[in-house]
Amino acid sequence: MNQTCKVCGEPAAGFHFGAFTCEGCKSFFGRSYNNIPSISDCKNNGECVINKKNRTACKACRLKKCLFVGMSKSGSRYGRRSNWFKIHCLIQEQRQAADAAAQGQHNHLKPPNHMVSPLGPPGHLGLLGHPGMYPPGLYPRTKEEFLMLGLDDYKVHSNSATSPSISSPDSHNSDSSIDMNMRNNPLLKNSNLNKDLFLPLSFPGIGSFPVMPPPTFLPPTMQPSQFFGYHPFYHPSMIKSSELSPTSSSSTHILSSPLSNNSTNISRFTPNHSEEKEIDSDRESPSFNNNNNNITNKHNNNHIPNGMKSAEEFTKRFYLDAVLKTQQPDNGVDGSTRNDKEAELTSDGCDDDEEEEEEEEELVVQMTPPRSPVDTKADQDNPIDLSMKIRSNSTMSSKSSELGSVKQTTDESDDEKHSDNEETDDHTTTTLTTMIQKRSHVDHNVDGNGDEVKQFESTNDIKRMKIQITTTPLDLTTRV
Amino acid sequence: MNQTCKVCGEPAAGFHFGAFTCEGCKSFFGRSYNNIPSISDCKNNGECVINKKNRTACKACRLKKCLFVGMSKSGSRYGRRSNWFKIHCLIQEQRQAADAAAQGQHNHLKPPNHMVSPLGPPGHLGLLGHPGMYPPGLYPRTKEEFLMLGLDDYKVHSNSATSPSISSPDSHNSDSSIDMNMRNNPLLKNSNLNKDLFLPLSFPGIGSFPVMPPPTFLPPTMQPSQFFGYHPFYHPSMIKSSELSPTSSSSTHILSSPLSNNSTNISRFTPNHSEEKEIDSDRESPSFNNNNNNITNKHNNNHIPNGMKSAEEFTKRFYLDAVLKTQQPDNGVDGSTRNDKEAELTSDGCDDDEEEEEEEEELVVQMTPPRSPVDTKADQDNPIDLSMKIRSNSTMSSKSSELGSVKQTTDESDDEKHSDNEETDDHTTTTLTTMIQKRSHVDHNVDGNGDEVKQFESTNDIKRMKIQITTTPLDLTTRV
DNA sequence: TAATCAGGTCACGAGGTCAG
DNA sequence: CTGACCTCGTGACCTGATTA
Ligand SMILES: [Zn+2]
Ligand SMILES: [Zn+2]
Ligand SMILES: [Zn+2]
Ligand SMILES: [Zn+2]
Repeated sequence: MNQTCKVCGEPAAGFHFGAFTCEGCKSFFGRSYNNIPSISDCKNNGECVINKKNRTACKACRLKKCLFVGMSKSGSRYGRRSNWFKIHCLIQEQRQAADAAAQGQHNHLKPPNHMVSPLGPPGHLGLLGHPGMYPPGLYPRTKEEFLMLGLDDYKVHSNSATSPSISSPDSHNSDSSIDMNMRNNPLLKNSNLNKDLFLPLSFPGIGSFPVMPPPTFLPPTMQPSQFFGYHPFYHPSMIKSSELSPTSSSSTHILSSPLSNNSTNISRFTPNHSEEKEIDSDRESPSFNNNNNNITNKHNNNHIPNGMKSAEEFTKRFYLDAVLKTQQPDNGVDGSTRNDKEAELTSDGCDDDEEEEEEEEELVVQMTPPRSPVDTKADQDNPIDLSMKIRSNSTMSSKSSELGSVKQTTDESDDEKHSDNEETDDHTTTTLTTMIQKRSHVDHNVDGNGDEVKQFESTNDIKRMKIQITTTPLDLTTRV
Repeated sequence: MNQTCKVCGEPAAGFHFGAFTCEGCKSFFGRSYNNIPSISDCKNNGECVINKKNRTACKACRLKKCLFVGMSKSGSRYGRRSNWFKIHCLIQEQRQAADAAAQGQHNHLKPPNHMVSPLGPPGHLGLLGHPGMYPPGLYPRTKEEFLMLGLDDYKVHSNSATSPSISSPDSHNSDSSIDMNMRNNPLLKNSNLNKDLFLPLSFPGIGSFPVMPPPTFLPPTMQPSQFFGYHPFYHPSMIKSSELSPTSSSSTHILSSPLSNNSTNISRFTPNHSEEKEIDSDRESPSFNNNNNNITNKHNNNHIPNGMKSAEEFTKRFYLDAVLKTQQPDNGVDGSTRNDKEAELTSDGCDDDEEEEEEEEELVVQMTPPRSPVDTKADQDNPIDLSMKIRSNSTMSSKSSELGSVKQTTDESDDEKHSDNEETDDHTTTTLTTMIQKRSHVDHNVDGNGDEVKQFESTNDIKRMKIQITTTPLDLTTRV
């Protein structure tokens, strides 16, 4: 999926610090977050619109927007993303598309519903924009924007559950105007979160329910706390957030519980680790909290319990399939195919190949079924899941400690601090431990050979290319 | 790569404010742009020729030329240039060289297209190209565009689109054609490589995926438009430009050469999402040299164990190598020069390289792939892409997807801001002001277009394309 | 093993400086 | 004013850790 940088609109390089961003905004946030004081005030009354071209013009506004879209040092997570996350993204896209389509026609129809959630997914969607407004071509930004973060979806769902849509609706994007003004707090304004997220299109199967788990189904993992990270408002820095709050209030009810909690409660959180904790505590009320650290997992489960079961059944794959179907006309039933695919997927691993596919082969995707809430483990399906990140440390003493220390070490004192404090926290959650270990090394096997072939990896991935150097290495440096 | 100042012809110090310029012209523009009114009118009716010697004689004409070659406060870009950009530059050089050689003979072939840049090294030209040529919004600016260019080469093969030539940097030249003609394109010529490159099929592993799929290879579904992403020319926005340009018809061939593209399109590009490719200038500062290497990294391997076989191989690096080879003596043509450069380059860096060369070590280079916009339609095709990022490096495919759309969006605001101030200033020179204004408009326009894009979105990589075709298996990989 | 991302590295260019 | 030089933020790419 393509995502656009929620801050500047450039194509996103990935999900960084809680939001889809480009490399530049990622680096900027990383550099700036720890040294906010160094940023000079906006000369334009804080109203600068941030886009690709002018993103370097006003640091204050760029940072503001980063926060606005939910970036947080504490919100990050490592590792590969779950398919759930991806699915959400897809769904969003669809919705957006649908909305867009619809809107063109019906603009008026739903206008209200969609709101951007200020909070919630704030980042995402809200920010992005909204699709609907514009005629197709016109639109300010693209789809991506709409895509939301995966998180959003989740969030949304949960929130609205039924509700409305997510997203986007309108917001225009940034560029243009608006958006960003934080002052105005678009967020607030837009506030509608609604999204229907889940059912953007109606899925055949899904429709009713479960497929996309209603908020309730959402992975347990989602914790309110998690959100915090994501959303700027919560962020301390965002002082203003308070301002926002009013809206937030409204939002809250919207949101289903977790979110609401977050939103409401959290006006801001401090960066410190405390965030996490605090949050946790807050948000969750005691009940959840078990986990500490991982914010994510943990309790989430708690929340979600029921659904999950069923939910599990409905695996991600399932959802995907449904989604796909919707997309594709051709395909008929899903089910059958799916199975096959799945088998493959799992197996495949490697190969991907796509070729084979000839017909409908399907690739299977493997997904871990959503876990029941209970589980703890958490998995991170959640988009939001911050998993490990040790930061929380919580758990694991051992590893965590290391990791945490290491990683974090640098930066920000803030975080670090948190950790320290947090450490104490650890107690609580045991779960983490498991995670850690894995790190085994991996690797190295082969290299030499090279051959492995994975052939292609899918290429997709390939970020890196190997090249043989036959001879002259090339110098790519410009200058020289 | 050496570049000459597009304004005065002196060796360029780098890419400043959207064009390769010397330190003097950089500083001049920086000082003058904000204070245009202060510049006195030309005493020579605005016809002064700007060169190294007389550049300080007429500020009005110097500034005019700066604007003409695409300089803009908003056109500047920060940070390191992508490898794609660099590659693109190399390719262009080759072509140029080739062209130069060839032209004498072949002029007739594509006469119109090629223009030589008066200034110097045409190469860049593209950049230079003078704006005049283009209708306002046309310029390609963004990185992506450049990337495309790079890609173009690849594409070129297959397609033919050509673009108009850009132009020469200098004003006067404008017409000439130069370019790069891709026709000549050494690369192509060399064909072997070319083919391979282009023809994905040919590659062993990759086969199916073309690195860059030649147009021909593209899935039926692919629409021309889709390609846009890859090549600037292809890009919708570009298209327009083509229209604009007389040459456009011929465009096809133009495309082939990256250069041409550049020249034409790019007057300057903004940093937008992709990168741009610039050419390097030569300045040498002591510092530079060293690094290059990075590129080479070792590790990267991890990911890519196998070998090149895979798509990976075909990475930017791959292309570069290919290019180099062509250049190299062995290959024939241009080579000689190249080698030198390369040697130098490499040497700096690391060292290691040199020796190794012999065999093949593999270097891995990471590059963010330019994206191409895919068509939406693609959707159909596409399976769903779940990948998060865009980057796909690997194959070209990735590129395809978004670029288009995204790319263009950009800007405005920057300009806007700048423009705002500036515009007001205008009084003095009307002409200048006009120029400035025009640009701004252009930008805007472009953006608008760009945004739409969605169509393209699809992103798919080649892989995906396949997949889609087959049916829909889903690809859960990130995209690269 | 593959995919992702926090962080780090350092190529680059905008700006500032100041002798000429 | 000019432009060689310096400083410093930016962002493309790399590295290693983490998760699926
Ligand atoms: Zn950004
Ligand atoms: Zn500002
Ligand atoms: Zn000059
Ligand atoms: Zn004059």
